[in-house]
Amino acid sequence: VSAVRRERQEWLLPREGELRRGLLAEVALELPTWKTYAFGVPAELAESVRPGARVTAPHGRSGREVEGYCLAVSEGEWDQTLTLIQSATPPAVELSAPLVELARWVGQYYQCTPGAVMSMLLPRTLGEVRPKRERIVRRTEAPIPEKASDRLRRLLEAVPREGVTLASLRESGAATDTLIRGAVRKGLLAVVQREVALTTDDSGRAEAPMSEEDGYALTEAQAVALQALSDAVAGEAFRAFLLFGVPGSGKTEVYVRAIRAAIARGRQAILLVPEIALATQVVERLARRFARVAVLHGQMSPRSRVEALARIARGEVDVVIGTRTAVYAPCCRLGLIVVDEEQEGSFKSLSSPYYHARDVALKRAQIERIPVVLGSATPALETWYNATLAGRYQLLELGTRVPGAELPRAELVVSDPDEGLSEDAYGASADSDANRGILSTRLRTALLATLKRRDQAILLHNRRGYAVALRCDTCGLPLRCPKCMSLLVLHHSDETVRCHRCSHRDRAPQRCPVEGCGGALQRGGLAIQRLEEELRRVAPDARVLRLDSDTMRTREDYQTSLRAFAEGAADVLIGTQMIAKGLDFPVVRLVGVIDADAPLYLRDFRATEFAFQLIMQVVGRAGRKAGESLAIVQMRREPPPALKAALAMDYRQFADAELAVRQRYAYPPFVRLARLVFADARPDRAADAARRAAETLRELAAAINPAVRVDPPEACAAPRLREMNRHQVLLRGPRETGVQKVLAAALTERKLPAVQRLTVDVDPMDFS
DNA sequence: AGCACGCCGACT
DNA sequence: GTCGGCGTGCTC
Repeated sequence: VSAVRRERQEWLLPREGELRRGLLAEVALELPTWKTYAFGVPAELAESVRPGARVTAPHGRSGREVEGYCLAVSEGEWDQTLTLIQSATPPAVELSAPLVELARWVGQYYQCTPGAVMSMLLPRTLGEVRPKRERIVRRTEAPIPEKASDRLRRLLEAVPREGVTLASLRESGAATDTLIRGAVRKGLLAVVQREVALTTDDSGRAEAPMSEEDGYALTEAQAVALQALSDAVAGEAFRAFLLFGVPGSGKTEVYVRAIRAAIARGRQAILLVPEIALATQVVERLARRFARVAVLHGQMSPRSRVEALARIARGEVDVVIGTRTAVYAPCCRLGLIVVDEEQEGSFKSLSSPYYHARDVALKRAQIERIPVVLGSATPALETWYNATLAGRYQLLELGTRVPGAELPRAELVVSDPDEGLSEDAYGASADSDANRGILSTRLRTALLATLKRRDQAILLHNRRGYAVALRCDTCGLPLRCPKCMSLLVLHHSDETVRCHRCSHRDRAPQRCPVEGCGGALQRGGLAIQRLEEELRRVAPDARVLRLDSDTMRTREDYQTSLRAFAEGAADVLIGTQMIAKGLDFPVVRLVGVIDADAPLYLRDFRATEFAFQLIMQVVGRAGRKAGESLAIVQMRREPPPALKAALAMDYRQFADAELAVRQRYAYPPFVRLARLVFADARPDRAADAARRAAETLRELAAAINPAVRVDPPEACAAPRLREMNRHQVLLRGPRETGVQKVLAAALTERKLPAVQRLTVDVDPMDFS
């Protein structure tokens, strides 16, 4: 500590008002602070301290060494105490000026700490990637001994003068490990380690491979859209487009050719896809249409990530296809960004910074002065508003489906299986009335008719909440409450089973408690199980394939199951939302959606939108190939007008109705929301903090921007996070930056009461 | 985050 | 009197 003090003395101003000159680094420290800090750059580190470099510096009274990232370096003067950066590692990939600007924007817009933005952009693991090493085997000066065995002689002759990699020598079959080791011991061979260059330029081949898709002539609407995008690419200015078209209208083809236009001008493109796209062949099929592609996603190993990023940064890649993180791809000459299925929730980050990749893409396009295309059949209402009423984006519409694909006929059935039933009949096999099962009479009839014609059907059950049951593999019985015999529900968060009827609660058992059974317990969705059972009763001969997140562990599971169904391995595919997205199904003649209005029972202002999107997606699945098909949408209650529009597959009608609702109740896109969650294990702390925070925020809002409103604090649903109590405060303000200004005043100046965990989510999507 | 300061009640 | 709990504030 005294050494640090002494060093500080040297940097203190000798006299009042005197200035010092030198290199200054702006540093984002990995601390929960909303500020960046300035440090001096010692001459010997001047090379390493670049934007994106990881640095350490003494910080705080104790002079403790803390880690952080360099954001910017400047030559400057200072008139205050300054400490020096202690150590620095240059960035694994260079952080370009536009990306630094984007990082600053993300920090300000999403109100997270600069350290959090930088560790998302350049995760620590990237710096830990060591270059690959390979071992080279070379002949020594020693001559081949007279008495060398045939095998040894052959090995020595097989090793060329310039050496060969150990791996290829092994592969060639010329030698075993023992033989090589022996030769090394005798001094006949030498093995040296060499660093492999991180990547190799595999290209020169800028020509994209032609595929059969390239032969297709575009429809009139596709051609018009493509022309607009090509012009924008040539214009080299910021433009935003919404490419709006029903499933099957050929959006992908427009993206591909717009990206080609960018490549033809020597530019790179980023194509963002939702997470679910990685589970299907969509990405592979897309990637095959370009010569130099990199795929980026969250589950990559640090090494392959660095390699891909390095190739992108060097301009050896023309197209980056990836999930939300790919919006930060270090492209050196970016010319176009495409966000496919922009309404998808997976573009919203689940951890700080809680950014939305679509919105970051728009900002990046603005910074880089390039066009950005959002594509969707059911745009997020925010996007639709921007493309129509607000006039911020240009709307490009692909009206009809490409020839040969027709929309299915859609019918609404209102049927509530639980109506009039007591709760304890819920799990029992009560099927007395015609409409008492999960399947309405109408859906049941249609299903049987479909099966009779030997056609395939899909049934989608919109599982409500997270209720999950446990069932014994051996005896097949579900776990029941020992006190009241109703079904027990598994709570993943704390591994307990709870009875929602009598509040009995216990640790989740590992084995079946039934006397003399002790079988393994299987987890499964309650709703899907009920549906499966009912199908067995209604159509005992039908081959049923179940697809939900409980049965599908990996991407491969998902793909093989879908392929099997496509090849006719089952008659009925049942599952959750999972099956609404992704792959094209071949000839499916009947689609049934059960509990299509389930989201409406959650308290979330986007509920109608989610329900609409689900219905549109799943109904769209049915009619992709020529021929008659039917969609039956089952709801519990008479739907609101906006949802009725889903039956007609009429997005505009939905948008008009829903926008009116959003405006009336002051919800996005008419306001900007920010959600603060105060979490604390100590009793009353979270509630207390939320109440005091709401007061403080209200005072700040009154001073800064009276248009910003602070909702009264609310307790959050089931405390899942390590049994912490959670309370939220919701801010709503004008679409401009009012909300962020109030938040910044509160956070930067630390005006909010301390809790164990505070999360700040601007434009929240999740309210649980 | 970590560390210091300052304010309170409980004790050798 | 002083030790230690906890709440608050600051770090270039």
